[in-house]
Amino acid sequence: MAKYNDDLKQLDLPHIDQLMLKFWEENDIFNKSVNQRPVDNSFVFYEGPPSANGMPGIHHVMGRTVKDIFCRFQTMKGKRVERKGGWDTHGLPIELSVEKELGITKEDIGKKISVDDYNHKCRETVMRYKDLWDDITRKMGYWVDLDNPYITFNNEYIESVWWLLAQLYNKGLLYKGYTIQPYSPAAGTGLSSHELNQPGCYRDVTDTTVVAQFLTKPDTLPDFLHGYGDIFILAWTTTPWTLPSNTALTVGPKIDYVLVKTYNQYTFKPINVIIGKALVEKQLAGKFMQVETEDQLNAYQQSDKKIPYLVVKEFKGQDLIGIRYEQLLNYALPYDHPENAFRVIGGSFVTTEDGTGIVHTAPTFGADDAKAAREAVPEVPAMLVLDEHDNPVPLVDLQGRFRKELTEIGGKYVKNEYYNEGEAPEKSVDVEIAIKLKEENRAFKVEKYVHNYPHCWRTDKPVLYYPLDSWFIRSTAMKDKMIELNKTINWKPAHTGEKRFGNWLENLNDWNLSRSRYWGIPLPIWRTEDASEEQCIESIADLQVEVAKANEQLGLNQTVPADLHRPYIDEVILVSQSGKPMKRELDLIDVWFDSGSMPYAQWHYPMENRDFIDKGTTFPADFIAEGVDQTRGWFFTLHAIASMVFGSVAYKNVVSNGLVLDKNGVKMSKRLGNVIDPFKTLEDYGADATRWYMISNAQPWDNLKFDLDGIDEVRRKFFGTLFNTYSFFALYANIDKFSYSEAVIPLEKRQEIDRWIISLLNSLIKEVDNDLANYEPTDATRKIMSFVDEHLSNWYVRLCRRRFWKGEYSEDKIAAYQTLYECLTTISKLMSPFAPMFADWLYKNLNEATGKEVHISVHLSDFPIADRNHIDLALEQRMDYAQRISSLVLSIRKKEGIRVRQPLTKILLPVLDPDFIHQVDSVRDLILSEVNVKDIEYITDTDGFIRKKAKANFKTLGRILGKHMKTGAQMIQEMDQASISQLEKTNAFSIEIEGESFNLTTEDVEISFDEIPGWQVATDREVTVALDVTLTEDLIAEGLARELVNRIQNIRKNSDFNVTDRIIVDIEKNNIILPAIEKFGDYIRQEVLANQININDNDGELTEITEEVSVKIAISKA
RNA sequence: AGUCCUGUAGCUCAGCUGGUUAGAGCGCUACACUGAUAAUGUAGAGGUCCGCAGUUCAAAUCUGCGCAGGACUACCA
Repeated sequence: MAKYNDDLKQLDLPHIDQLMLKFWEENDIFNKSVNQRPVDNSFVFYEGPPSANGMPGIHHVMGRTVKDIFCRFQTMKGKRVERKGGWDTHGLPIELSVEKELGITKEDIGKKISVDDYNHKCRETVMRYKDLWDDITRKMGYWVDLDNPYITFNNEYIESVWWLLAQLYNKGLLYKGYTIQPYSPAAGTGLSSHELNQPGCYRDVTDTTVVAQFLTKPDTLPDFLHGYGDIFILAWTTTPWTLPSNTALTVGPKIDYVLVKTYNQYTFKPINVIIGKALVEKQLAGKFMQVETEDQLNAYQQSDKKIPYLVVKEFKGQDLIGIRYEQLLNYALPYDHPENAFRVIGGSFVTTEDGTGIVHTAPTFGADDAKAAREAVPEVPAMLVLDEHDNPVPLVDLQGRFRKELTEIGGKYVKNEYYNEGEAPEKSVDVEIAIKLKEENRAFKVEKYVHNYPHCWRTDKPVLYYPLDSWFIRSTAMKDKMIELNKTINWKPAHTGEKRFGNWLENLNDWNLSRSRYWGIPLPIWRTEDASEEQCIESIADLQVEVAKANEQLGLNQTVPADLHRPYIDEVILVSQSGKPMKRELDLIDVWFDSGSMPYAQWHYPMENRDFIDKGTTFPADFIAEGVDQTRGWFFTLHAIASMVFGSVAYKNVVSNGLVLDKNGVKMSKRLGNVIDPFKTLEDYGADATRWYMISNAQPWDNLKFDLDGIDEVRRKFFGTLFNTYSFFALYANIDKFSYSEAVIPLEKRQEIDRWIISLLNSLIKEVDNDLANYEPTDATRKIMSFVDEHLSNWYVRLCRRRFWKGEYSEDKIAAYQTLYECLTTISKLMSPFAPMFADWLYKNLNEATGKEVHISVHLSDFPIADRNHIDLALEQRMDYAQRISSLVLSIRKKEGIRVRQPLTKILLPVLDPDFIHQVDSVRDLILSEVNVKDIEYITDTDGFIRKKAKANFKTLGRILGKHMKTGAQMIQEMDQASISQLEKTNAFSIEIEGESFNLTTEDVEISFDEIPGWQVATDREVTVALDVTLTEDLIAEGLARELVNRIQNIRKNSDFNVTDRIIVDIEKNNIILPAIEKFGDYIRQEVLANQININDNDGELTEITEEVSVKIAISKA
C-alpha cells in the first residue's frame, strides 16, 4: 500500500517550496485550476500592472499575497478566475531612468538623440527587471498568467485607449482649457509636480513684497462701515507683478477682522484700513504705535517718529464678502464679465499666518486663486484679455513678459532672472510697481522678504504659476454618477471608500490629461492650425480612412505608422472637413489613463473580444487589490473611466492594503538600509511562512511592521505544530497501515472527543469560508491557527495519543485515524489560499496514501463545505468545560505541589444548573484521565458547605436602576446567603434605594461560588473546582508505578528500541517502590510492553524515581 | 495647510452596538511534563487603554480639543 510520506524528519519550508513549485510546473496545476472551472461561472480579477522598471520589494509580496488568496479561494469555490498579468510601461520614471543612463536631459531629446532612438531606449528599459519580477512571482507562489500579459505600449493596447478617449470626446467630456500649472518660461514648458519635487528645486529667494491698499466703493460697504470715509482693504503679495491681474480679494469667512485708523507711511495721509485682527501687531509694527483715543490719533505730525493707529471696529470675514473695490492698477479689464471682478470673496484657504489675512487674488497666476474665483457666485473672471486672434490670454506671455497693455512696463520680463546675463534692468517690474503704488497712496508697506520658491530644474530660473493649455477630461460633469456608483462598491476597509475616496470624489477636479513628453500614449486628436476644426481618432482603421482621405485631398503619400508612438504619429497629417490640414495635438496622455483603461485594453476591446465587456464576462471586476496609495491613482482611474464611458463600476470589491514598514515602524528606504530583500526572505523562511505571517499579523489595510522574527514565530508556532501533528499521524498510520480503506465510521459511533473536533472543524470551515467571502483574510488565518494549535494539537491529539499507539487495530482506533485524517485534509484545504505550498504538500501526502480524492493537488480540489449536522454547540461547550476544569485542577495540583502522575481520588464540582452535570458527565472520562483523578463528585446541596456570592449584572440592571446603579451594585454585592437562596428559589428579590423599590430577577444578578471551607478551590468564570488532595497508600503506589513506567519508557527511547519491541525489565529491590510493582505490575508491563518484570540486582542505570528513591533499572529485548 | 488612518503589557495584536478583575501570542521569571520532544503544559510579573475636557449611573469604547506617528493631496498671498 501507499505510505504516508515521512521523508521529512523536521519541517523545512523552503524545501517544500521547491518540491511544490516543481510539481506545479510539471503538472501545469495553475492552468488546470483555472480551466477545470466553467467559463460561465467566472470571478473577475484585475491585475494592477506593476512597472518592471524597478526591482520588486517585500511590499509587492504583501500586495500579491492578498490578491492570490482571494483568487485561489474563489477558484476552490468553483469559480473560473482568469488572472491576466500586465505591465505598466509608460511614464516619467522610465523617461528619467533612460535619461540618467544615457547621461542626457530632456533638452537633448531631438538634438543629441532622436525621439525615435529615445523611445527605443525606453522600450528596452521598461522590461529591464522583468526576469526578477517573474522570479519573485513564481517563488512566492503567486498565480498569475505571465505568458500572455497585457503591455501598455503595445499598439493594440493604445488603440483601445484611443477608443476610450474617443468615447469621452464624443460625449463632450474632452476639452482643451486653461489650468494653473508650474511653468518655466525660460524652458517654455510646464513642469509636473514630480519635477518640482526634485531636490534643490525649492530655494530661498529675496523678493520685493507689497501690502497694497485696495480702495472700497462706499455704496457697497456694509452699514457698520459707513461714516468713516475712504476705507482700504490691505492685501499682501510676494509677487507684485501679479497685481495688475488682480480681480478679487479673498477673506476667511470665520476669521476676525478689524478696521484701523492710521496714516500712510509714505504719503502721511490719514487712512482707514481693514486687516485681519491677528495680524494687526505684525503689520503695524516698528514705525507704528497703538493709541487709545481719537485725540491721540489726531495729534499725529509728519515729523513724529511713530505713526499712531487706532482699532475702531471688529467683525467677521463673512461680513466683508460682496464689498466691491476700485481696480488697483487699471491697465486692462477681463474680457469676460468684467462687472463681476474686483469684489471681496470667501475662501477656506485663507490663514492668519502671515500677510494681512486678506489674499490678493489673481486667478491667472495662482491655483488657489483660480479655484476661489471659480467657486464664487457669481464667478469672478480671471484677468484674461483677447489677443490678435481673439484668443483669451493672460497679461504675461509665454516668455514671461508683460503684454503691451501694460504700457510703461509692457514688454518687460516679470522676473529679472529671465533676462539674459547683463540685460536685466536695474529696477525689476516688482520694484516699479511698488514705487507706482507708493506714489498713488496705494502701498501700505513695501519690504524685502525671504521665502521659499520653486525653480525649474532645467534652467535654474524661478517657476511661474501660469495658466496653460491642456486637454482635460470633464470628470466634474460625471461627479454625481461617480459618487453614486462608489456607494455600491465594497471597500476594504470601508473608510477608504467612504472617506478618503468619497471625499476625493466630492472635491473632484477635471482630469488634466496632457503631458508634454515623449514616451507615452499620444493624444489621438488632430487640429487645424487655427483650432477651428478638430477630429478625435478612435481606432487604427479610423486613422487609415482619414490618412487615405488626407493623402487624396492634400496630395500626400502617408501611411499609418507601424508604431503608434511619437515621433511617427506626429508626422501624420489629416484633413479637416473644410479641407485644411490638421496636425496632432502634441501632448501625450497621463499614464494613469493607461492603467485605468486596462479592463478593456487588456483584451483589445472593442476591436476584439466585444463580448468580454458587453456581456460582462470580464467586466466589471469582482475583485481588485492594491496599496492605499492607489486610491487617487489606479482605483480612481478605473472608476472614472468605467463611470464615464460605461456608466458602470469597474470593480465590486476592492482591498486597499497598507504599507510594509520595517520592524520599528519606519518606512523602508535604501538610505536607512532597512530594506528587506524579498528573495532572501523567501529563501530563508519559505513563501508560506512569509505569506502567513504577513496576513495573520495585521489586517492587510493596516500598516505592517515587518519583522523577520515574526515569520520565524509563525513557522514554529503554526507550521511546526501542524507538521508535528501530521508526522504523528503518519508515524502511526504507517505502522497500522491505515489507508482509509474501511467504511467511514458514523459519527455517533465515534468517541465524544472525535465528534467534538469534527464539530469544531465544521464551525471553522463556516467561519473561514465566511471570512474569505467577506475579504477578511486576517481573521481567517487567526482562526485556523487557533484551531490547529489549541484544539487539534494541544487537546485532541494530546488526549488521543494512546488511541493511536495502543492496542489492536480496532474500530475505535480507526475512528481516531479517520477523525484526524479528516481534520488534516480539511485544514490543508482551508489554508491553501494562504499557504499554497505547505497545504499542497500536506494534501498530497494524505491523499496519495489513501486515494480518497481524485485531485492531484489541493488547488484542484473544492473548498470544504461545513456540515451543519456535524456542528454540535452543546458538545463544543462541554468540551470547553472539560478544558477549563482540567486546567483548574492542574493549577490546584501545581499550587499543592502534587505531580500529575500522582493519582488523586476525586474532584468536587459545585453545580448551579442541572444541565451542567449532564454536560460534564459526557466528558467526565476525558477530564479524569487528563488530570489523573479517579472520580468527579457534584455538589448540589450548597447550603452551609459552599458560600455563594452575588454580583450585579450591569447590562440589565443599568436600564432598571439608572443613576442608582452604584448603590444597587453595592447592595447586591452585600447580599447574604439567605437572600441569594431566596433569589434563586423564587426568581425574585427586591431592593430599596432612596425610598424607591426595584424588583430583581436572577437575570440581574450573577451568582458564583465564593469558597469551600477546607478545600482547595479554583474558579474560572462560572466554573468552580475543588480538589481532594488526600493521599492513600494505594494512590501512592499507583503514582510510583506511573513514575516507573515513565522511567522505563525513557530508557527504551534512549536505547533506540522500536516503538513495538517487547522487553524484559530488571529492577533493583527497593522497599518503597515494591508495593507499586506488586499492586500495579500488570499495568506497568502493559504500558512498557514488558513480558516480565524481575526484581533483582542488575547493572542497569541508577534511575531517580522520586526525590528520595533511586533504583537501578535495566531493560533488554525479549 | 487639508483629508484620512493609527495610538491598549517590553514586542505584535484582539477587545462587536458603552456594562465593572482590559485579553491572546511572543519575550521574561519559576515550576512541571516527557513514546509529538530542537516540542508541550501550568503559574507569575508586566497596563494613568496617548493626553485633556465633556456626555453618562457607567467610557479603552461616544463627542470635542490637543499630542505623536503614518498615508495621500495641495502647495501658500
